[in-house]
Amino acid sequence: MSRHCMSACNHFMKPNLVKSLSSSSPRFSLPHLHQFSFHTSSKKDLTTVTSTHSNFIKSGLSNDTFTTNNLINSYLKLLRISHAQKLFDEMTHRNVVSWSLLMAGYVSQGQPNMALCLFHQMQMQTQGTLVMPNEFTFSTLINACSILASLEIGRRIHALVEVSGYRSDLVVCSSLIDMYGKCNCVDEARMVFDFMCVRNVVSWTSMITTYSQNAQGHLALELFREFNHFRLGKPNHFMLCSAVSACASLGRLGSGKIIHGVVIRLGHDANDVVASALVDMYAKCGCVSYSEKVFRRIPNPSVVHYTSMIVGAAKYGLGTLSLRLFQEMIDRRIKPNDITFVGVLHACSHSGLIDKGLELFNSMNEKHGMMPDPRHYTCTVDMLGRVGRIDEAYQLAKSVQVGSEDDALLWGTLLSASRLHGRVDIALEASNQVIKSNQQVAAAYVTLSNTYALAGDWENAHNLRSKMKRTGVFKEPGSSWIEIKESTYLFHAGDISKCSQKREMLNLLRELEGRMKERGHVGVTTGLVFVDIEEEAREEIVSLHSEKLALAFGLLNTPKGITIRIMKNLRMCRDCHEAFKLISDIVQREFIVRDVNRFHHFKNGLCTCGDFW
DNA sequence: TTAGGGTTAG
Repeated sequence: MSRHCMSACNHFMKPNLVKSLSSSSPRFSLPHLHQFSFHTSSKKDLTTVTSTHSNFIKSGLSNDTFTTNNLINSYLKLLRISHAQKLFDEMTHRNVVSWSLLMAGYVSQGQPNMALCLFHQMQMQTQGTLVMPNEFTFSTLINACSILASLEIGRRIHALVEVSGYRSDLVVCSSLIDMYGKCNCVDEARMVFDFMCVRNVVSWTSMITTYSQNAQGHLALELFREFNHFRLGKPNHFMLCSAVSACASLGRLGSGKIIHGVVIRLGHDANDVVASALVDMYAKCGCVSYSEKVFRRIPNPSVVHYTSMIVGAAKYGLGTLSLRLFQEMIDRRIKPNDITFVGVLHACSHSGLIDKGLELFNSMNEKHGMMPDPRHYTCTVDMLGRVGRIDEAYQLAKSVQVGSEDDALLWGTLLSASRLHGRVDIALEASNQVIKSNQQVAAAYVTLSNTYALAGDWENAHNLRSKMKRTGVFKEPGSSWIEIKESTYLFHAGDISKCSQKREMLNLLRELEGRMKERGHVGVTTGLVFVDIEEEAREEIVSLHSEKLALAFGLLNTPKGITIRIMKNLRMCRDCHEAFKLISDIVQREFIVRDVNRFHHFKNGLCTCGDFW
C-alpha cells in the first residue's frame, strides 16, 4: 500500500470515526463519508483520490450518491473524465448533481457534444424517477451550445429554461447572452440582457463582449461607459479586456489609452489576457511602438502575446520585425500555433519576403508538425500573387481542397492578384471558382469586371455589369471614415453631401485634383470607376476621386500619427497613392494609412513598407 | 457536491 493510501486509511480509521462507524447504522455513518469525500475533493493527487475511491468500495458504502458525486468531481478536477464516467455508469442513484457534474466535465475538456448527449440520456432515463435539470444543468448545456455555436439547440434549451422557471437566474442568463453572442445573434442576446431583473459584472461583460465580438464595438464601448457612469460595479479584467478589444476593432486610440489607464489603476496590467488585448489594440490603432512597449513588459509572453505582436507588426508593414519576433519565440521554445503562421506568412506577403515566406510555409509540416490549413494556403497564394507569380499561385490554389467559405477566400485572393497583374485568364477562372462557392459573389463580379476594364476589354466589363443588374447581384458601395480627435467623419463612395466641412473640403479637393492633373495621373482614374463604384458616369468618377481625397483631407487637421481606416471595398489605386503622396508633400510629415489588412506608413511621400509602389 | 464572462487570423 502506498504512503498516500496509508495516509488516507489512517485518516479514515481515526478513533472518533471508528467509534461512530461501529456504533451507528450505515445511515448514520454518511455524514462522515461526506466529510471524507469533501476532504479528498480538494486534493489534486490522483493517488489520493484513487485510494479514497478504493476505501469507499471496501467500506461497502459506495452506493451513496453524495459521496460518489464528490469522487466524480475529484476525478474531473484531475482531468480523468474516463474515471468519472465509469463511476457515473456504476451509480445506482444518479441525481441532478451527478448529471450536471459530468456534463460540465465534458464541456471543460472540450467535448461539448458529449454534454448534450448526456442531457439527452438524462431526459430518457428510465432508472427511478426522472431527474429534472436545474440552473447548473442549464448553464452547462448553454455553455456547450456556445462552444459549438449551435443556435438551434441553444434556442431549444432557452425554451426549456423559460418553462422550467430559471429565466431569472443570473448565471443562466449570462450564459444565454454569451451563447447568443457566439452564435452572432446580438439582438437575442440583448433581449435576454434587457429582461434580466438583476445584473452583475459578468452579465454586463457578456453583453459588452457580444457587441465587441460581433463588429459592434461602438455599442460595446457605449455599454462599458454606461456601466461605469452609473457606478454599477468595478470593471474587472474580463470586462476591461472586452473594452480594449472593442477599441482595437474601431481603431480608437484615444479610448484605448483611457481604458489602458483604468487597467493600470485597477491593477489588471499584469493579467496576461489583458496585456495581449492591449498589444493588439495599440497595433490596430497604428501604434506598434506602444504595442512593443506593452509586449516587452510581459514577463513570460505566451504564444498569443507573440502572435498579437507578430500580426501587429505585419499589418504595419514591418515584416522583418515580425520575422525577428517569430525567431525569438522559437528560440524561447514557445510553440507557434496556426494563427502565428497566418501572421508570419502575412508579414512575408506584405513585405515582399517571398523566399522566406515559402520557407516558412514548407517548414510548418517539416519542422513544426503542423499541417497548413486553407488560411495558410491563402496567405501563400497572396504572397505569390502580389509579386506577379500568378501561375505558381494558381497551381497552389488548384492543389488545395477546401470548403466553400475558404474557397471564396482562396480564389478571391487569386482573383485580386490576377486583376493587379492584368491576368484576365486566371481572373476568369478564379472568379468562376468564387461564384461556384456562393460566397462573395458580388465582389467577384466587380473584380472580374475591373480586370476586363483594366485590360481595355470594355465590352466584357459592361456585359458583366449588365448581368449583375439583371440578376440582382448588388455590391455594397464602400465607405471610409476618419477619426479626428473625438469626431468620426464617414464618407460614402461618391457622396460627401453630408460632410459638415463640405465647402472647405471641395475647395481643397479642387486644388489637389488640379495638382494631380499637372502630374498627369487623372487618366488612370477610369480603372478606379470599376473598382469602387457601381455607376460609370463621369460625374461620379470625379466625386469618387474627391471622396478619396476627402479622406486625405483629414490629415491636414490631424496630429502626427493619425490613422485613416479604409474599408474592405475601397481599394487603393495609384491615383489615391499619389493623392496621399501630394498631401504628404504639403503637410511635410509622416502619416499612416490603414486599410482593411494592414498599415501603410508614409514618410516624405513614400510608403515605407513598399506596398503601394 | 455541480454552472456564467476576456486576448492573437487572410
